Amino acid sequence: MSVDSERGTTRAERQAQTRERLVEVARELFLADGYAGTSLDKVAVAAGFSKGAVYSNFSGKEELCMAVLDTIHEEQVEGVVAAFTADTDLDGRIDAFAAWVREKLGKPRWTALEVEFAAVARQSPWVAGELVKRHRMLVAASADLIDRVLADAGLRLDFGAHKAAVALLSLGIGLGAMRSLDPELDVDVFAETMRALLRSSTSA
Amino acid sequence: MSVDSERGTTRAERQAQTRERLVEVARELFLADGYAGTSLDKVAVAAGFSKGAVYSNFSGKEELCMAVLDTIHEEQVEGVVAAFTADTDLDGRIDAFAAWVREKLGKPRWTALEVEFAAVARQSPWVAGELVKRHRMLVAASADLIDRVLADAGLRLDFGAHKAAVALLSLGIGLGAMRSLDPELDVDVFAETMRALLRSSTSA
DNA sequence: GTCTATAAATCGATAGAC
DNA sequence: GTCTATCGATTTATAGAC
Repeated sequence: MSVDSERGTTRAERQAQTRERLVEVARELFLADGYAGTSLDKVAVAAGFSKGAVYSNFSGKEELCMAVLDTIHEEQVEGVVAAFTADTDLDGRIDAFAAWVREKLGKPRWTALEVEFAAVARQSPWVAGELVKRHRMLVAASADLIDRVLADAGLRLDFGAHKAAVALLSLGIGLGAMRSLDPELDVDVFAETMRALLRSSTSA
Repeated sequence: MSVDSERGTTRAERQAQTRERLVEVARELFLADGYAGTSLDKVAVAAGFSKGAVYSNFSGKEELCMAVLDTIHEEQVEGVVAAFTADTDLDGRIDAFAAWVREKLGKPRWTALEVEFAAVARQSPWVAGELVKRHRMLVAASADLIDRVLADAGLRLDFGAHKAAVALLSLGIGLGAMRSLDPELDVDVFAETMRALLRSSTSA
């Protein structure tokens, strides 16, 4: 039995920690400086490793960024679900969701990274395929949630929940991208638009 | 009098033609391959010049891309104004605008370039400042137009025209960015969202 | 698995000839 | 003003030591 396993940390576990740490640091740097503005060397050094460690855990920059986006997407879904399953009525849930969006768009950078990485996809079929998969997953999850929440409230959406999901996700992405450029941009537009959308397109 | 002026083309005119041609070609390449995916050498050669000609007419890659975006923004404003000043009623004008958006988002790439360039802005104060100027101009122009068109129809928007402009521009940008990734994305979402927005938020 | 050293390629930008 | 040639800097990715 090795020293590692006596300590309770196997080699595989230590590598998993390295990978996790790299993703964590990469996330901060990608969000702060963008995809093109972040070199793998910066990531490695900031994480306390060298570039070799990056290439031992990821096939390259693209896969690292995809791993970063996965952690973000996971949190997004968790946050949205949490807001929409709050134990109140529909209005309360919408309030909770609006507050969550407001916070996310406040110091965003997520959408900025997402759309910059989408530009990379144009010259990388692998990135393109993986990103499309994830976006469709996000839209589907949002649509499901919208359906369930409105059904709970006894309402029905005039146009499909899928379209509503696309509209809200697009609005969030566009708003976040503009906001990352212009900090004075009014973020409350999202909540107001969403309310207007629901008001005009739901029926009992 | 030089040969040039006898031909009716002065040196300044020929340089203006070079500049125009460079912007034209750069626009195609930036839209097709993105900002990072397009080198100045490619642009120069595709336009029938060498890199030196690029640097004789622009301070660098950033200024060239800004010139490209200016031609696009100009066309955007023209198109939107044309749709909204069509000689019909409000519904007809909305139809015309929806059709215009549908066409623009059909083979988009504009929003993709815009948001990718916004990522560049994070490390270039000049780009950041110029882009913010232009976006505020676009929002202001849109808001003015919305105000005038609704006033024509005898309607009033519940939340300000400025917010409506931000919402529609953001939605278009986000939708275009997602669409440039996923060609199957349903673009009609824009028109439907806009109609829903107007329906719920206007009063006489 | 991680590090050091280096390869290999790209690209923005500049200098000097014409 | 444009072209040719080149510099200089960056960065992804790899090879080999430990």
